[in-house]
Amino acid sequence: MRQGISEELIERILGKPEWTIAGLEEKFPVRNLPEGAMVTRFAPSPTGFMHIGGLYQMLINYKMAKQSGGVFMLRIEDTDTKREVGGAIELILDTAYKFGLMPDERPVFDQKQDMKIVDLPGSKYGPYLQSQRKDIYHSVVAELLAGGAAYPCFLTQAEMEEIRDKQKSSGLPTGIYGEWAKYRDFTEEQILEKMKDLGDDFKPSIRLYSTGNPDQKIFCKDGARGSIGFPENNEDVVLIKSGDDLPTYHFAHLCDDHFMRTTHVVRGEEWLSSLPLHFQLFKMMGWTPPVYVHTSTLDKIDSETGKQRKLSKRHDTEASVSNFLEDGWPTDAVLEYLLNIVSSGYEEDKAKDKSVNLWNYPVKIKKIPMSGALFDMQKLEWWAKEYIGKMNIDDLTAYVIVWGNRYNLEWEKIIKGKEDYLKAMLSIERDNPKRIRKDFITWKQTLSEIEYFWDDLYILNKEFEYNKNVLDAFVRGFDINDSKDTWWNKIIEIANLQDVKNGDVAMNLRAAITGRTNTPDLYSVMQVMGQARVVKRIQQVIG
RNA sequence: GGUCCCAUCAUCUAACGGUCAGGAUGCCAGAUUCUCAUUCUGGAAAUACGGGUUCGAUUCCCGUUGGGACUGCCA
Repeated sequence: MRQGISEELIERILGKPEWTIAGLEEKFPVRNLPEGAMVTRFAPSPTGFMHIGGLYQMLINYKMAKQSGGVFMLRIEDTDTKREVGGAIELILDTAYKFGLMPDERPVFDQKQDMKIVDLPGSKYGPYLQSQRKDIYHSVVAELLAGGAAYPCFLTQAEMEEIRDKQKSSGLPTGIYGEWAKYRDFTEEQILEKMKDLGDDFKPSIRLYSTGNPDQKIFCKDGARGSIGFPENNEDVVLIKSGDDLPTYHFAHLCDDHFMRTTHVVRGEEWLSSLPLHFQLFKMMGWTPPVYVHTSTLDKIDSETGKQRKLSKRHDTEASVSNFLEDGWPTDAVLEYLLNIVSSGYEEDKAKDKSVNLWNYPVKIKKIPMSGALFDMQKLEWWAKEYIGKMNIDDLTAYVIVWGNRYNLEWEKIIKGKEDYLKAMLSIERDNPKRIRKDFITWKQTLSEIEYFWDDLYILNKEFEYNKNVLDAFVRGFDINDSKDTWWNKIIEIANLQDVKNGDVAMNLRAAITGRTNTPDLYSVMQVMGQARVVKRIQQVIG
């Protein structure tokens, strides 16, 4: 430990601290929750679109809180003002809403206050935006400064780059530690002098005065992986960034998850290597660390290298949640796919027991997979087909309409006043629960699957070689009121008379009325289309 | 380079140290009085490699190889 710096100097650097740590402890008391209740959080940075890996994190945290009778929070990690993207917070909230994973405690936009971001009423451990928590970070760091556990650092960007280059060329670990930490042991007088040189506007960064020894091992517990040994951290990591007064992730995590009383931190594997630092930080404060669980990544095969790698928020736009929404994937199906990755028994248990569903199936910490999973679109499609196949027709119709109105400009015009016709199209081959057709995957694809029913979207098939005699014979005898047997007998009769196969007659009719060679049951299709439309389309083909 | 994580069919995975290594998706074949989709039946398909420990190893240990993450005043 070094000698602490004086109150006056701290005040000059950071301003007067608003709280004492003891005061914060009182302000954010330990939560009064039943035994075993977990307090979890989803803590994204608002840097653009939501990505499928984020949704995965959100699901796990949501479930762990809910299944244990705990609290699920949303905390926005907006400490990197350079990378912040407008609208990102709205998007995060919107995603939570659409997927049914709304956090209990979260920021909201206050319409009465010009859309200012405030805490949701009842959310007592906020603010939930890190940019609004400066006073908390400053209050904690002030005590560290006073106790000598942290110090102001005047290293410039250029100096740090130089240090990194030197370290790299001599094969040393990079970072500011030991002898490289030039300001680590600056006395109060030296600091004062340096500040005088730099001018009063200059804000130094605040670094941890690390006492870790990398020759020693520190064992850190991960809820799923067990105990992991690391060399102790000796880097004087930045706690408060220079210039903008905001904390780094590590320091914000320490203060936030302590004072928000988070019990379980579930986060991506990319955080595993900072685990020893985080344990060190909690230990230094004398605080109990949360239970950490590091989830494996969601991967893809890189099209350039052919190798498996983490799905990237920056490069893989197909992994964007808004893409899934725009394409009309049923949100529950996406979640079921994700749940089955994190709780692998889900699919099997659900098949055996009908009462098992997405919302009541638990996530077990110890069973969270540790190896990276390839994101499998085909399996997702299967979940979607199953999901839509089990929906009742009214819900299905409603979902398709809602999606169409939101994402397909042409749609509203077409559907208006014809909801019953749409419902009839969607109803085809849905009456027998054991034989429900499963070719609907997304709302978008569902619409295109049944396009030919709409007169405006029907496309005459000019490639097909029609047998006009057959078509003519059919139209003459066609009666929409025929039973399926009568209808089929007429087709057989035509086939016999024209000396063609039954299937040929059917295929001629199919091509004529739908423009396609693959459709569901022809009788049902005709029943939905109605007498006039069927006749009109066939006559159009005959010419 | 350093630190750490991971390793069962193509994919997601199951298997108190004793199973013919199980399931699901995908794929292939057959059946289901018109195509497609369903549904049903069947099929091919895996413990990365090498050492230990043990009567016995997918399981425990070590090494190798492979893959991944981190190595930023980004989170």
